[in-house]
Amino acid sequence: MDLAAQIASIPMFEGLDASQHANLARIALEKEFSKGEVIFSEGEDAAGLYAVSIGRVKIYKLSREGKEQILHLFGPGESFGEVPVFAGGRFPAYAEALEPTRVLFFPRQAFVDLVKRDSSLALNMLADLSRRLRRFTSLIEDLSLKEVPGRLAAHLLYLSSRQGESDDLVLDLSKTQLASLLGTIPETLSRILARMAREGYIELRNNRQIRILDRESLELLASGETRLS
Amino acid sequence: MDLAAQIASIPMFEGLDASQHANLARIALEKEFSKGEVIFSEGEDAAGLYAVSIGRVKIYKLSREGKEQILHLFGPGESFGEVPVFAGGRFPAYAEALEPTRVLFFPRQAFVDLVKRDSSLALNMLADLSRRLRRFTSLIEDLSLKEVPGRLAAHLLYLSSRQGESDDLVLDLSKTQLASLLGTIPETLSRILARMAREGYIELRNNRQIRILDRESLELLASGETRLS
DNA sequence: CGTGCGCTTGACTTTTTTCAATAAAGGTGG
DNA sequence: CCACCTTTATTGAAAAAAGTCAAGCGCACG
Repeated sequence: MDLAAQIASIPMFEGLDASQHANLARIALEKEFSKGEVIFSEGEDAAGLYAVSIGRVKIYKLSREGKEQILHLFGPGESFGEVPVFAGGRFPAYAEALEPTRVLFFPRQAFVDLVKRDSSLALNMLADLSRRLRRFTSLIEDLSLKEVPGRLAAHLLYLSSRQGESDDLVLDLSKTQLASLLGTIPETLSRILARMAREGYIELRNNRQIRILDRESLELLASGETRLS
Repeated sequence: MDLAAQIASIPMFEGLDASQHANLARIALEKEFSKGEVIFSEGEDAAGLYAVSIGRVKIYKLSREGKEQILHLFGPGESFGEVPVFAGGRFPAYAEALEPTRVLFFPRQAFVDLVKRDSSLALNMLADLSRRLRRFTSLIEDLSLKEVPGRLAAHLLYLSSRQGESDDLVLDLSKTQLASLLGTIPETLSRILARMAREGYIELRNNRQIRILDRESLELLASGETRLS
């Protein structure tokens, strides 16, 4: 697939005409990262924004002691690194490839110029950032208002909804990474999965596969109406 | 102050010309809320966005048991309720007046039309949402990577920076509200303030006034390099 | 085939919350 | 301006949740 075609397939760039796709293609650079490679670091000067072509990228924060909080996971068609492009300054977090990944890079000034000239692109970006704010709102809610079993239950149900409402889930992250996404540590996650299994809510099939046995109870947990004995 | 002048003084609308301010003034409605009054509720259909003229507004989430997490505090010149305007759907949180408050309300469709026609307004909005994402990033970081003493220390230093780097701080929130902002409960906040005072980091002058005695130690706490004995 | 990393589990500590009682503050109407 | 009453703040004791440390297992990958 050539650059312009790749660009046309990115949701953020929907509704632009071919010449604008061509303009974007002219300023875009392709970059490749291998698994575990850092794409940018917190505090780094932001030269532009990124869109995933192939692979997956995690955006995360690190505490001084090395504990990690995942903020986002982005896959093909999703963009990241917009914040400093529009707000100025530096990257507020780290970005790292979770697997071999190819991204498109759009230099800041050229991109801003394009947004200036194209109001539908601007509205796409506004919608994009708004959706991201909404997801952050719900992450903040989860972190401060729910305890880990509730967050985990919500995540399992989310996975199920993304996998066709199936009761057989496949984790797309290691348990360590999942713990980081849920704002906890692997030991705690492990214990809570074991408790959920003991209570008959789920069945641990193997490292990466979980079967939902009692969806209602998970929903009650996720909404905070119940707690895990 | 008339509507157009009020609108011209809102940072989000900087860089627009007088005719655009007039357009905005034409679609804007003034609304008043008394202290404690709810401006909108989570899940409500979003009819437009708001900007504070006078007063203060808190944006917050509620857990099922009634625990509150404050997401934002907005004062004069600041806007809120943008997310559903651009992302569609409903308000993701509650908004409530902290004091007698006057706001401007901009109906959704009319506002979007204006953004479409004016790329500098669009860029202002993009910068605004980006800054908000950055603040959320740091709230998430705090909630999941720091414990309460660190969050409190960071907040005290933030207050100090907002009050001219003075060591004499005036809380602009009740302790209950401050606890909600920090993602904890009043009892815990009270205990940690008492501990900080016992350790000589601060002096509790009265309900709303705190003096910083040991700024360095607070900075170490806030950055997670130290913990409170 | 071995080494390492990720996962699990146990025992323990720390942090935070819960519940309850009291004290202080703030606002209101007399 | 004061007395009253409601709301807010503090403190203690106990419980719960999560994190730390350490050991052991297993699977995966080189």
